Amino acid sequence: MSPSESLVASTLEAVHKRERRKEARPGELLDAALALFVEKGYAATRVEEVASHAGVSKGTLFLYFPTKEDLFKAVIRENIGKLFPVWNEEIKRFTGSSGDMLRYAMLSWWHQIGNTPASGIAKLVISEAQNFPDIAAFYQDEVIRPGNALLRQILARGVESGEFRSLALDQAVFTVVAPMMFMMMWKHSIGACAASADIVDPERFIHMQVDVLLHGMTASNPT
Amino acid sequence: MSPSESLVASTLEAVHKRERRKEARPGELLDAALALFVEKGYAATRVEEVASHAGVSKGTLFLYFPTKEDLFKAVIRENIGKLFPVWNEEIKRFTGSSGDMLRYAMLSWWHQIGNTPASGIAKLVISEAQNFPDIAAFYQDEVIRPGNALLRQILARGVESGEFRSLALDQAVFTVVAPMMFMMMWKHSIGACAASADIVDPERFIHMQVDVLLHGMTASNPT
DNA sequence: TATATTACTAACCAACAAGTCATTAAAAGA
DNA sequence: TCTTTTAATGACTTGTTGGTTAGTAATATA
Repeated sequence: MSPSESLVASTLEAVHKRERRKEARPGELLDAALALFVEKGYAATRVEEVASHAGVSKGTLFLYFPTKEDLFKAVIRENIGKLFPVWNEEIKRFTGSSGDMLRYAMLSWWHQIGNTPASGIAKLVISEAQNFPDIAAFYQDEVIRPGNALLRQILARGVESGEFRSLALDQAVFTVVAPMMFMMMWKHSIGACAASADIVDPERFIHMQVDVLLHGMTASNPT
Repeated sequence: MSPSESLVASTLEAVHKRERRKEARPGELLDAALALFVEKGYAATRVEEVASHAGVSKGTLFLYFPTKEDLFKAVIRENIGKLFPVWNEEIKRFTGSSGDMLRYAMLSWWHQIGNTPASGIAKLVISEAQNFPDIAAFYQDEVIRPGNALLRQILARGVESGEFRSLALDQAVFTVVAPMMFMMMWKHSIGACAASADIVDPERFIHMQVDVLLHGMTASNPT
């Protein structure tokens, strides 16, 4: 029994060299935590699992994060989009049509959020909102409201220029947001275990989405 | 101490009459479980809590459901929509335009699913899909595919009649589904703790959604 | 090489929660 | 009224997990 144990140990964890890397630990722990929280949910992931995924012992985790809840909140805070300023700049400089602008924004969102691990944050926040109301509020303040404001600007620009018709902007914003949220949810839940027949190609979906958003599904719109 | 205890007991749980209601228990337990699972998530809700919400002791719960996981699956199975046959009948009889049909379907969905406790099932399944792959598959088979098929019929009808332009139906279906999913997610997560400024009025949102879906946002569509 | 510092570990603990079971009492039948 | 049946209970067991800490070893410094 003793030999077999040591065999397993040496096989699985290689040489098991103990390293001291104070700087790198927090980041690695946050990455591991993000992946696991997104995959299994907050309550269902064990801190020891997070630690071992980060190549560290459980004790070490508590050296950097006083409690599991603190780890969770740190994960959210760390992965929250700080790129709204950049986007705001971009749309200010944008010279094309508002339709192109909308398409650009949605595709840009997909490449910089939807298609990265950060997209898991949305599912995480939604799953855990009721258990962590302050996190929900934080997310609302830091991403939902800025995101809505950004889209609102794009739509308002289109309305002002006469390219879009007059819209109830509060509602219309959600009309644009909904499909993006949907894609993130899908990707990190059902999509992860969907049959090959039911996969959704994100890029194509966005193009179709923008197309419908702009022109509708009706064959020839009567004026 | 003894007197105060009995006082508390009698105050909190009234007379605490022990009742025998074999028929009613499972349903009451499933209702309580649905509410709590949706609110707090599977892992974070204690079976004892479910039991007490159903006015019953923990032991009794295990009398009807052998394990917590069985309870969970029973909740999903119980609340999964069995009304697709009805809807299928309705759309077969429907005589109006395909646009009206789409609007009718979406509003009907809202009144019979979105606005009921059953809407929590979607959030629940999405949150827990990775932990219960068979539940995800079950949900996919029992609601997603039938739902998609239904919408596909509506869209195909419109295309065939010439009311809608030619559409990539696989993608278009998700364009219709996404906002409905979004509303359910919103309602049971961020929406539950959102500031009054950020509330979404579902009925108005659906009307706007259908309007955009049909006619797009562009001011005057060039033919 | 010897010493001091501290990142890191693993064994440990207390709390908690899923699931069990001997006991209790509400009905039904005699 | 007495007996039988069984729905319901709650104290108990057992396994798990967040969090602690005494000790270990990697690095810096002399």
